[in-house]
Parts: sequence; structure tokens; C-alpha cells
Amino acid sequence: MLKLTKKTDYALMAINYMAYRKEGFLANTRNISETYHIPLEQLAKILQTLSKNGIIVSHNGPKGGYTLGVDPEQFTLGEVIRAIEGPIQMIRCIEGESSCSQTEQCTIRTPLIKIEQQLVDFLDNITIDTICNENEAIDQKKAIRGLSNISP
Amino acid sequence: MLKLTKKTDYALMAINYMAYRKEGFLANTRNISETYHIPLEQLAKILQTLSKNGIIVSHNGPKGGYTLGVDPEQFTLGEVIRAIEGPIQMIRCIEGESSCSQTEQCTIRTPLIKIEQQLVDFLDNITIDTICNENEAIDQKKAIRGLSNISP
DNA sequence: TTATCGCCGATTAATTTAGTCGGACATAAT
DNA sequence: ATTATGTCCGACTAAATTAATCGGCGATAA
Repeated sequence: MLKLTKKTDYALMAINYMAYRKEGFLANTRNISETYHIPLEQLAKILQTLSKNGIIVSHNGPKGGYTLGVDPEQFTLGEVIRAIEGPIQMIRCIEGESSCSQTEQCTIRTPLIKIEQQLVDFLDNITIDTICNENEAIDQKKAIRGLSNISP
Repeated sequence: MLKLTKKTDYALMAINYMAYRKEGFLANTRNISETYHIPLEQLAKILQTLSKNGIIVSHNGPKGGYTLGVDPEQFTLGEVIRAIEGPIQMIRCIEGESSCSQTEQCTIRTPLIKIEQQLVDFLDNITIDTICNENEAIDQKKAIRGLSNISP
């Protein structure tokens, strides 16, 4: 029901983990897995997929790990979803050209395709920094909390 | 992956079938089922659900059937989805209050909830007539085709 | 009073998503 | 060189969701 899969959730968490890190920082699967309580093997696969799609960059060997391969302000939620879940389709009747048996009578298809396209556009306009910048907000909150702990 | 369920597809087809009919027209489950090749029992349930939600109105007994209970220009795709699939949630971490184990570390939740809300707003702004008016467009097309068949 | 319709709960089947297992290859440190 | 630590990859099982079916009840126009 229009829900993102857990895989996508995990992918976003991992991306979030890597975003806005110092130059040279490498995130490895275990760290991310433990931080967010994500099953290691599953996360590993997700990172591999992201890597294959160029969203993150892998560095092999010990002391290896992953780096974000894209600019958080340049690439979008839509791209992450497509990388993990495949093409976004609200409607099922296009998949694999095998037109469904109701095609003939079905007059709702065309308008729904338009709506689907609007949804894709919507997701392709949400850059990752709008999701990951929250970190800074939290850091700020912590800083404020720190201050208020001191002041009284 | 952000896909509508078949149930919702069926619901939209059924609504489409009922929209813009003459006063007094009753659509029965069998007709709709045969027209769109939708399994009868399944469609029956969907129509019952729609009826329970006031989207369509049931008329019991022989010669009975359903009528659209709302104005296609007043009610929206979002409402149909909610009636059939329950509340729209892109994100899973809210469902039933049972906060997931990564809540503590998860900084992407808040921004995603905002995005989800935007999605809901989007769906709540698509009125059913934008989906069902296609009928008229097709009628028009047929009319034009008819004309061009005559003219040469 | 009966045939035709909607109404309802429970069950099964199919599909999709989530998570696991086992083993390969790469490479920095010893 | 050998080893420990990392990525990489395919096949598999388990769980959850979605789709479809079954059997029986209640309403009502003919």
C-alpha cells in the first residue's frame, strides 16, 4: 500500500550514516548494522546494490568500507528507491508488456499512468539532503541541550 | 514498492463503471465482474467495503445493485485507497505505536514523515473525475474517429 | 415463497518481501 | 606468505502480505 520496503529504509539509514562525513571516512557494513540494528547479511546486500548503482563507492580489503558516491544535494529519493526496488510503478498493468485481460475495458489506465508519473516526479525532486540534514538539526539540539544543562 | 494493490485497482474500475451513469442505474457485482474480468467473490467484498465507507450505496434484493454515493469531483483517490487498504503509510515505523528498535539512532524518520504527508496531500488532491472522465474523452475520440471515417 | 441480489467471516493459495547460509575474491597488516 | 578483515555473489528458507475461494446468512422484488 504505497509503502517503501524495509530494504529501502535500510538503504536510507546507511546513506544517512555516510552522509556529511569527513573526507576519507569509510563506513563498513558491521558498523552500520550495529548502529541501526540491521541484519548484517541483508545490509551487506543492500550496500552492494547501492554500490553497483554508483550511489556509494566500495573500498575492498581490511580497513575497507563504503563512501557516499554522490552529492546529497544532487541525487534523490526516487533514485534510491529505483536502485533498491526497481522502477516505481503505482500501476501494475504495464509490467513486462503483458497487458492484462481487462485492458480493453479498462479506461482508468491512462489517467493513472499520468498520476504515477507525477508521483515519480515528486520523488525525483526530494534530494537526499532533505532526509539527511536532520543530523545537523539533532547535533544542534544536542548542543542546545548541553547549554541548558549548564546554564541553570 | 509504492504500488497500489489489485483490490484498489478493482475498486477504481468499479467506481469508474458506476460514474456518470444515468439517474436510477444500478450496477450489480456480476456485471462489473464480467466486464472487467474481476473474480466475482473478490469484487463482492471490495464493493461491500466501499459501501461500508459510503463511497457507494447498496440496494438489496433482486434487481438490486450499487450506485455511486459521492460526487466524482468531490472525493479523491486518497479516500479510495484508505477505504480499501487502510491508512497510507510510506514509512513503517509508526504503525501501532510499537517503535522500532532503531528509533534511537534513526534520524531519517522525521523528514520521511513529512514526505509521507506530502504524498497523502498529493493523493487527496486527485479527484475521481480525473480518473473517470477519461470515459468521456474516449467517447469523444470515438466520435472523432467516426467523423474521420466518414469524411474522406 | 422463491430466485436474485447484497452481506459476512473464515480459510487457502499465491506472491512478495525479509532474512539466512555458504563460499568466493581483495588487500592491508603482520 | 599468511592471516584477519573487508567486500562480493548466488542460492536458499522463512515470514508477511495480498489475492482468491468457500460456505452460509439476510433482504426484497417478482
